[in-house]
Amino acid sequence: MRLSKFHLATVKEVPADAEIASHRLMLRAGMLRKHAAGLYTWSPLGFKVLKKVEAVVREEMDRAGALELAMPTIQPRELWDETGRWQKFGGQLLKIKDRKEAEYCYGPTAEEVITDFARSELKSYKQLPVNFYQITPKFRDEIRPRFGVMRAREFLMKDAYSFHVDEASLGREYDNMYATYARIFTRLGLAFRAVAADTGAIGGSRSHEFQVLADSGEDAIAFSDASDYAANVELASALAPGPRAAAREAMREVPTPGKATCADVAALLGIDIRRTVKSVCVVGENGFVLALVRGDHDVNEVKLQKIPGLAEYRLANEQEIIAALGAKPGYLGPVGADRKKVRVIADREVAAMADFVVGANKADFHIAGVNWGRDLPEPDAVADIRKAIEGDLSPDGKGRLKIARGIEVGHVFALGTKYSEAMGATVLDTDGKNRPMQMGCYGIGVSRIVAAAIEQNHDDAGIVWPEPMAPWRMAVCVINPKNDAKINEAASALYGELNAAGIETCLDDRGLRPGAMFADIELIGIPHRVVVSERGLAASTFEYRGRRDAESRNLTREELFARLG
RNA sequence: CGGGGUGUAGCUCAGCCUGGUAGAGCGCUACUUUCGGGAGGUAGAAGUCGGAGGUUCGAAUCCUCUCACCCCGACCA
Repeated sequence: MRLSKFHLATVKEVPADAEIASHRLMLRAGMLRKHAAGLYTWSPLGFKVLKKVEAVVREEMDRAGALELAMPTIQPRELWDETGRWQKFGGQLLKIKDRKEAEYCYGPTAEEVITDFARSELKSYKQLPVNFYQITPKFRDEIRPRFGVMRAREFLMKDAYSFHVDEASLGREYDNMYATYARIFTRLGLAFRAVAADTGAIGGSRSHEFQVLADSGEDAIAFSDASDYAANVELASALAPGPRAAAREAMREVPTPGKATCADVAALLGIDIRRTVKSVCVVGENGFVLALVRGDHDVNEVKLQKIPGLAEYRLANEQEIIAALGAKPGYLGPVGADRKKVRVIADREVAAMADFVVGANKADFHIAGVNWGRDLPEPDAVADIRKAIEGDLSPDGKGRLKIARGIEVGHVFALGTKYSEAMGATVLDTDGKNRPMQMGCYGIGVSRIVAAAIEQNHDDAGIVWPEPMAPWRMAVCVINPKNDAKINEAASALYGELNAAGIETCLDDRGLRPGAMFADIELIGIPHRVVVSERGLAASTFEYRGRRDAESRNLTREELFARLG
């Protein structure tokens, strides 16, 4: 591509609210143009990159044996009613009506449609296993779109759905997809980690996320420093605590005026915060619940939701708290609570504590030396309800947990029969019996990968593309093309030869001043650059510089081609 | 949905408090001098000041309503 014929639209200034590097750089490089919250046009430059990512995903999916198809982006309500997700999916589902007032949604995912397709196409175990995929726009009406295409409302996603006669077959395809994803992200040149994940709204039994590691990531992931254990913090557990120690202290009330946090109370009493207990009040389906975690821990909402009766809990408001416990937040605790009205759920760590400190349910007082069984009844339930933190013992007993941040770019789920049962997608097995197909689903956020790659690969000058997704691998820059036809010819010739050699190259023949030209080429992240000028021409060398190099070097034509291999 | 903020030229913003009929930088057009790290000069095009209503002799500016966008929170592949 000759850049004089290309729509390269770099800009110097960018809105102050573009907060993260990828969003800022995509705007500066002119890859994106926003029309409304979470809705973007990909410019020719941005689209080129998006297509590169898409191509890698497609190649690897095809290689893995999946079959590409295309489903409609607009989906009828009837299918979503069959699985109950018309209601359950919530506000993220964009609902629309046609002229006849019939209801549809813009597809945020396609389990319903593919299952509808599968139940009419697949009748026999002999047609299985099969894995269908598509790479199409999806729409989720995000509560808060942000960070450019990182969390857009319309985005490009590869979604794949596999069908199996039994769980063993599903397990094999799950492993196949897991390996395929690892290959895709490796090929794209990204530093990533596969982590065990919560199955969330999609449902299912087994699930892994593929996280691109980046400090700006919205997800926290926990991994062991001594084993391959890795999980989203939503799911990550610490090793279960040992048995409870014996009580040694007497229970006593202590004044703690104005000390409403565990950290303040611990400091006042001169004790380790790990001897305090934090009380969190929520309201579940069956009423008021007091959830207890150690003072230095936080409640994990996802884990708490898994407790029976708390699937749709919310935080209690102050009136409800005062009605249930008789005190305001900051001085709450389980001691003396009316257990008919208040269900006490203790984190495993809390259940294993002795001689601990809790709020007294009385303003400005706490109770120290508290012990389960002696001073209050045992918890109504004990479960792992806390967030794992850095330094926790890994649940496999090997090493300690570290916490890193990541950007979720892929997710694999073993769905089981959740959708096939709801929608009656069955096949005849070898015994001639109808049985619901086992399903897996496998998503990759194609547009998000572009942003994630920039988060991981940029510097002060701009984007530093991994080669597989760069819009061009090489840029040939011409200095003062107007002054000297020979320079122009030499540059054109080199440009033609590089492309002929399979090295995708752009020619910067826009006639810009060198400074502006170099700044643009660096901003848009081209991995390799050659400058053609009077100087080099005289010496029969080309001035080469890699995007990450500090300085240029003069190479002969042979050296240059050898380097790009 | 709760709290906060912003809408003025293609872009980034100033002007608003204290009302007098709109500015800067970048970009764009023409000419010119430049020409190896975002050049300089000259001339120029370009804005119903998000929308509606109100107050006023007069509204970008004050008031009311409304729409859009952004931030924090709750929520989320």
